[in-house]
Amino acid sequence: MRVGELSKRSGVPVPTIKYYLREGLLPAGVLTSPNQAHYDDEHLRRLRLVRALVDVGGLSIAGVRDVLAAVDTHDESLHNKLGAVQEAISHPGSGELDPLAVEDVQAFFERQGETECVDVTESNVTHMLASALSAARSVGHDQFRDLLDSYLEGLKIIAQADLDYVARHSSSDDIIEAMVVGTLIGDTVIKAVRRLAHAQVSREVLGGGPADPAS
Amino acid sequence: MRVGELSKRSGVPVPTIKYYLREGLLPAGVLTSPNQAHYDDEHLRRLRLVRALVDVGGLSIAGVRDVLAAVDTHDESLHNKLGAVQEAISHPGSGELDPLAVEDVQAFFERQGETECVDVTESNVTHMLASALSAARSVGHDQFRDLLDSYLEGLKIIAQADLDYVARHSSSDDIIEAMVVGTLIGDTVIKAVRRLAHAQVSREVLGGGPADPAS
DNA sequence: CTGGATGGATAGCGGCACTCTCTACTATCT
DNA sequence: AGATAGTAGAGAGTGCCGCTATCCATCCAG
Repeated sequence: MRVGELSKRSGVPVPTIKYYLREGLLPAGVLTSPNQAHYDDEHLRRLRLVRALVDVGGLSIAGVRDVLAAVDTHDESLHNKLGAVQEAISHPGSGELDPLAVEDVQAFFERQGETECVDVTESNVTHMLASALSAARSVGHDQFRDLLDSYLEGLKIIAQADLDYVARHSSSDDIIEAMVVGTLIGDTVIKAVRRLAHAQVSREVLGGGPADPAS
Repeated sequence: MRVGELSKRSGVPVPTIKYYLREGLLPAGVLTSPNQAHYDDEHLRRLRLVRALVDVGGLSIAGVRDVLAAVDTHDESLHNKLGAVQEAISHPGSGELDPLAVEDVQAFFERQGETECVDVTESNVTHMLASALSAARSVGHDQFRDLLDSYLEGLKIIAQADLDYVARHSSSDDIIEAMVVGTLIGDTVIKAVRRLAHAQVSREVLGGGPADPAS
């Protein structure tokens, strides 16, 4: 197919597709003439992935490029690749880290049987966690860390479901892509469902109002 | 205190504080002269809240204004106020909604005993959920909806912990603020912990590598 | 009295994600 | 064969957002 059809089938405007091509988010099509190229279903799939990363995952163009680079690497171990992807889809957070928050994270790791000393700033994920706890402290919620264990309890259930899903619905070829999509879309789904759960609890405790939070 | 000290204590540059004042994110200080104003700890607290919403919650300035407006309303019922805040901190997502995804959401509600017909597009929260499932479908993950029940199971534990936390650590005065902070910071914490759980699972299943995902 | 900070207001900047425009073609329809 | 529409590629332009810089008339501490 040519770029016009790619645009029609994906809903992405032609100039935007050209922009993504320039930015290296999409591989170039096969040139059949100096000004004619063919694109296939793989391009369409990749384009939809890009849109999902941007729209649902909230990633920047540069972030998408990082993720795709990790997805496309073939010579690393799967575990390392997953780690790289996770780093790419995790924003560390910008503020200063409260040392107490760092301690909270370390204590959390130790409670989980993590004996070796963890450098919190070494990974985007742990940095994100510490920076969130830091922010909580800065607005007066010193005890937020007490929630960590409960969160982990709930998230173990969720992570297990994620693993089963990936194992069931993806071959080893696209397991990385499934993890990316599942993680980012899952984040959004989790946000939404958590809000629904809050609304339900608030309705039970405070009464009144319909189930959905639009009033 | 004057603006310089407010800046020093919060780490926010003076021009930025002025900008927030202009945008109505911070209430004006008490003028003691035509060009002298005093700020108190309440301003500091509010400023830190704004930074937390921006940095950790990823809200835009306009979004912060909406949230603060909901936080500051005193004449509505607590339940409605919570709903308003939830709407303010939930981005609906931009793409087209797949009708099948809408059906998935409705089926989910029905499984949860929600008998009345829910208009998915009426609330940012349900719209967010539908749009995430939509995005999943568009990249070929039609079965993502199967995760919803497991997610809810995990999130019930988390929502319960959230409720206990709010009940324990906040008076009725700042219960709304606690919900906002807890929801947004909680979102980030949940993201991070879920990634840690994934890393742990991946390490167990795929072997190799250290616990933290930086490698 | 004086040097640095302040309130208030307006203008400017840098980054990002497109979007527009242009040229030189090519494909297709009639 | 001619008219019309589409295309690759590349640079410039656009609009928004979140600050940041500059200015001026004070004001206040030392």
